[in-house]
Amino acid sequence: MDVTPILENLNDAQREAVTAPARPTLVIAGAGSGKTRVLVHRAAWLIDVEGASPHSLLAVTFTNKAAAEMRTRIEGLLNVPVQHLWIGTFHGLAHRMLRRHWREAGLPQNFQIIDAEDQLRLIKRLFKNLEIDDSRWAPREIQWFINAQKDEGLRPQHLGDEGDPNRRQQIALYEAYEEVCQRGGLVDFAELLLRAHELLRDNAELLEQYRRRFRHLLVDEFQDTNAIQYDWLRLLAGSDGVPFAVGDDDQSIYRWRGARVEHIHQFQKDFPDTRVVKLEQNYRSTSTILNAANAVIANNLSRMGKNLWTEGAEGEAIKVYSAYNERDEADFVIGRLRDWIDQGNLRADAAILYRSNAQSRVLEEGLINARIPYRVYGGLRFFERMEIKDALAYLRLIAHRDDDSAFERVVNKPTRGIGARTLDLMRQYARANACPMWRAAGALASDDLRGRAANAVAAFMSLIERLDRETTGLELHDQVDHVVYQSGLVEFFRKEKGEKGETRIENLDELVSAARSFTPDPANEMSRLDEFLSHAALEAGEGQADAWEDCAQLMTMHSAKGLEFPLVFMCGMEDGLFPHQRSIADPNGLEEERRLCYVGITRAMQTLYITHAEQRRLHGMDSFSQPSRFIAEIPDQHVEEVRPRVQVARPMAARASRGSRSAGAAAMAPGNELGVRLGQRVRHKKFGDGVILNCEGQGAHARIEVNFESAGTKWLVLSYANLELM
DNA sequence: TACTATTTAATTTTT
DNA sequence: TTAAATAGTA
Repeated sequence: MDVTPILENLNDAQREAVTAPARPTLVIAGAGSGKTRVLVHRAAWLIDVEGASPHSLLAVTFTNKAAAEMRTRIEGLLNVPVQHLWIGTFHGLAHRMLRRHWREAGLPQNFQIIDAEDQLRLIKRLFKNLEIDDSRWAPREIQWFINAQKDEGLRPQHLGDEGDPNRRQQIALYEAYEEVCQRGGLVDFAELLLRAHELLRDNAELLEQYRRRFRHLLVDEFQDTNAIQYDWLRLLAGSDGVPFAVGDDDQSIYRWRGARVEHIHQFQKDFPDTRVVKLEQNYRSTSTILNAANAVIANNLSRMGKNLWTEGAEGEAIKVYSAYNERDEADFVIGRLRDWIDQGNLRADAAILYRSNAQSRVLEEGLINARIPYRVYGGLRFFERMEIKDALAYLRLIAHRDDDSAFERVVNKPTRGIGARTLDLMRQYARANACPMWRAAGALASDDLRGRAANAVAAFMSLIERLDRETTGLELHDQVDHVVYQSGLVEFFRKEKGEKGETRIENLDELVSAARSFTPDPANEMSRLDEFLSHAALEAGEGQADAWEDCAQLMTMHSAKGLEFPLVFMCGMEDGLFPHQRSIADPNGLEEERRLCYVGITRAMQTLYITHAEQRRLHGMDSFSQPSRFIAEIPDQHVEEVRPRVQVARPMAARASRGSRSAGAAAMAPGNELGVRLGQRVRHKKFGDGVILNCEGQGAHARIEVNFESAGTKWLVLSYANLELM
């Protein structure tokens, strides 16, 4: 066996990981150290060299994109067909198991997957049914609560109210929610994982069967696993399975979503003879960028410890720009982006990163003015669009009459005279008889309702029945086409004014095309329609279809994870924004923000700009802020302060505002002839005596932070404060 | 039922 | 500021 293609171009650490003996292995892979590479080559090694059957492999990722990439790359490396390899997302694989063993899992054969929006609607409906005061109980909070419990593997019966009436209510709602889902055959994302876990846990035979089959478990982004995902893996591994997990504790940025880095440590406890391999050589960034990232992340206490290095060049210094406000910041970024483009570089090689989505606005305005094409990541994806979800709801109802979620969505869309009153009656009936809405509608239409309402309900029901009849036996895309047009949806959106309706109809046609090009899995027993619906729920699709123009890339630092760009701008680097105000007080939260910063820095390959604004319009109010503490954590030698091109240099201003480093030193207050110094004692008419802690800004905008003996710490605008020097 | 006024809150997101 | 959600009105 010639192992060259599998091992060539791997460094020592990578090779060690790829060829590791068949026992539990944990690969700590720094940013840009080739982790996907290791995973893919490991799979190839196992199959080609160790002689493992492709059948015995299970590779799991978090995103569809990562799964697709892994599949393609493994296929590229191997000569064996890998079509039936179990490569997929946690949710995708869990779903696969549940479809196979729906009976054991206690689900109806044609259970439907609901996404986060469906889930929220369902909870809101629940609130109405149970007459919950939603001024005291936000549906979102309950949704959060339910998902958090499921992520931890907890069912309502596992939860105690601890004498807290609030909690009791939450648990009661969780329970009611579960009932509704079970009745309608609905499964949310967290439920997919939880059910799949329980399926294995409670079926010894099944578990044994899967354990025997999947000897090798390859796990990507291991630091992002939540409790239930980890437990599922552990179950599957048993005592003989060989888990091979790749992750980076420094890039764990989803704790708020249930991810637990601690699993990296837990792994070593659960699998005592684990071999740990660290990948520390980075192939992406200049040493300047890498050293900066290392220095920042070194401030975190809870780490496994890892130091990235590169053989690459030192590269240019990281440019830090202190903008006057967010407009100035955008202008600066766009100016430098313009230069980049004018030098013949690809726009798509430049990324503008920010902490929160709202920040994209100013940047977008600037880009539009400068006529630079751009693409914003995040936002609505194809299968999440209203019209698409409407169409899917019709299809769902056709496939599964009990699906209340779908029923409620389309029962009066297009409007057919089924108003809130009628709907309320139906809900009441459904609740009283613990039956699906569909049955309630049938019962009411024939008995209690009269006149218009009864007719309307009957018409809706016969429409669904008719669509079902007319589309049985049709090809999937004809089925979709028929439903889209005959349901009245197209007609309905045609009436919508403006271009909106037009776009929606185009999207509906796009849905038909998607159905046409949908390739079902031949081994799948589901109906084509059910399979398509599951696919739509699990893969929401791309944001923009026409993503191929050369565009500057705008995204949050979260969504930048896993990507790399020659030129990166990190914007809005201010305390309060990044680290975000909501995380700043909590040490764990702050460490996660720092990891996010680490992720951001390590996206850059050659050039990194960091910008912050002294003044920023936030929630309609102008607020002042200090540069992010993370900026000060970058060693001086890697940083170059950038000054505005036209403006006269301002002495010491930026330095003074660079955080802790300069805090002790005496510094000139910017633009102030009085020569205010840090540490200087001052007197204020109202606040009394105090000491200057910090200063920033210039001219009329110069501000200082004063710690008053009696009034506490305050930021004051120098030109208004009328301070008396002591 | 549809449009308009008012209120409220304001990270990060994949499945 | 602004977006979304709700309440109120025609």
